[in-house]
Amino acid sequence: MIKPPAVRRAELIDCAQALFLAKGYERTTINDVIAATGLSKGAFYHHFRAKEDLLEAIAERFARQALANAAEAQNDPKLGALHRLNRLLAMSRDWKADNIGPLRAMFTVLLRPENATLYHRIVEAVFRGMAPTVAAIIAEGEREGVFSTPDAMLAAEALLWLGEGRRVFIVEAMARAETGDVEGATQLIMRRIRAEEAMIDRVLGLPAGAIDFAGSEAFIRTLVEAWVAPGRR
Amino acid sequence: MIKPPAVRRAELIDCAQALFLAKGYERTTINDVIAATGLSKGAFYHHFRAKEDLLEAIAERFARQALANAAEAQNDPKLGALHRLNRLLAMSRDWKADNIGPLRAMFTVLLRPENATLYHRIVEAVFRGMAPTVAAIIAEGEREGVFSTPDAMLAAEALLWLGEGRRVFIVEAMARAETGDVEGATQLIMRRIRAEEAMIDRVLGLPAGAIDFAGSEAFIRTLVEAWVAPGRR
DNA sequence: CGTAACAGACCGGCAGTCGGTCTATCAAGG
DNA sequence: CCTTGATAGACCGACTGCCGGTCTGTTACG
Repeated sequence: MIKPPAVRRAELIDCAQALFLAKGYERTTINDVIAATGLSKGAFYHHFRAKEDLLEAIAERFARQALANAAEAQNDPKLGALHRLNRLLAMSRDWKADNIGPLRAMFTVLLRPENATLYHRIVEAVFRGMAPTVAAIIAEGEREGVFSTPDAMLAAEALLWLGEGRRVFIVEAMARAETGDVEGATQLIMRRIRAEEAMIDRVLGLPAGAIDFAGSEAFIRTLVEAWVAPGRR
Repeated sequence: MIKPPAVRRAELIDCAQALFLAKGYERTTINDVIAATGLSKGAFYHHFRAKEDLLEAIAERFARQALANAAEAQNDPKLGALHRLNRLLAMSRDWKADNIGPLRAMFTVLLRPENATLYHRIVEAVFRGMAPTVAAIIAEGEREGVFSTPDAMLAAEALLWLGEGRRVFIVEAMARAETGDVEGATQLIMRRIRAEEAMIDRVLGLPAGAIDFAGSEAFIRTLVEAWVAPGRR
């Protein structure tokens, strides 16, 4: 019955995350969580000081995963900054493609209004973790003379924020895709992403087309198809 | 005792806002609100369907004020788009200067972690209201051949988002100002705003220096001084 | 006299507490 | 090497105070 604290903590976080996503943070009770784990109230409050600690823990875990993912792109400092930045974007893109199923489940739920709190926590945690990494790449690019920005940190924030602002489009595109209009959805996303790329090119002082968020149009189309038909694989 | 619904509603919203800012949304109870207004539970639930409605109402009111402010800058379509955009920014700036006292009180409280929910609601509501207005100006600028952006709406979002991202800097600058380093705080903010201006210039395809967020450095310094010495006037 | 504004007792349910139990670990004594 | 006793910390679950929301009135206005 008794397990080491780290394991129990992870169990509780897992269960809580599933429940928060299913029912929303506010509407999930501690009793739900402990019922799902089979633990007692006392056990829960032995590992967490309050319900809110669960939010913190979940957000932190997300940020760690995102950061670990990003760190791999950082690990080869021989590459140029532009190459590394594009590689970072490519990795994030490929990761999305590989995890499209869980991501879909997660986001359709996370974007519901009742999960705004959880969502913002996660976004903020990821932001805090990623911004310095991206800013470092940009700053190095400036040292290389490849990038030229008014302010590296600001540019990094802008780049990250685009992903955040994109979610409104994704929602609309997916709604369209689900009516069968895969092509329309793909075009909607492509137009948005191309605009984002152009904006970042300008912000970083790059020639048009240097930044590659999207990969190919075919890739995006595949993503949309995978999203809309999750059972298929 | 009995008052017209609009008045009572406003009273309740006023009280709730004050309490939310003082104690945070979660920690303010309906009983607190009705105690402050001298009304009963029944009266409250006669005017609002739920506690959450108060958040909605407060955010909406903020957004309306911001929008009303912005609309004035719109009302002269004879002016060029760049002029109108700069005027919009100038108005927002002057409004801040005129209301520095209440704004200070509001923001020092709104940025505390326990008010994240309220804060995000307000930001979102203002965003939704302002983005189309700004986008319209930008789109017109493109028609005039003055601006050139990958996407007007995206550019508008970027412009608005900068204000949101700025808050971290404001917090740091104000902390510095309160230690007596008004000059350092001013410089911190100026550097950030100049960088923002440069970014927007690039995003809108303008020559450097076309956009004017800050006004003069002296103006910013005055703002910082007014912030740090709120009693003075 | 009907309708809308208001009153306030009441309810179910929630987060968090508290006294207590159980178990793993380990040290000292046999 | 085994037993025993003690300590820490993992775990238990009844309990409490309070909060959001409801419901049955009561009052004032048109």
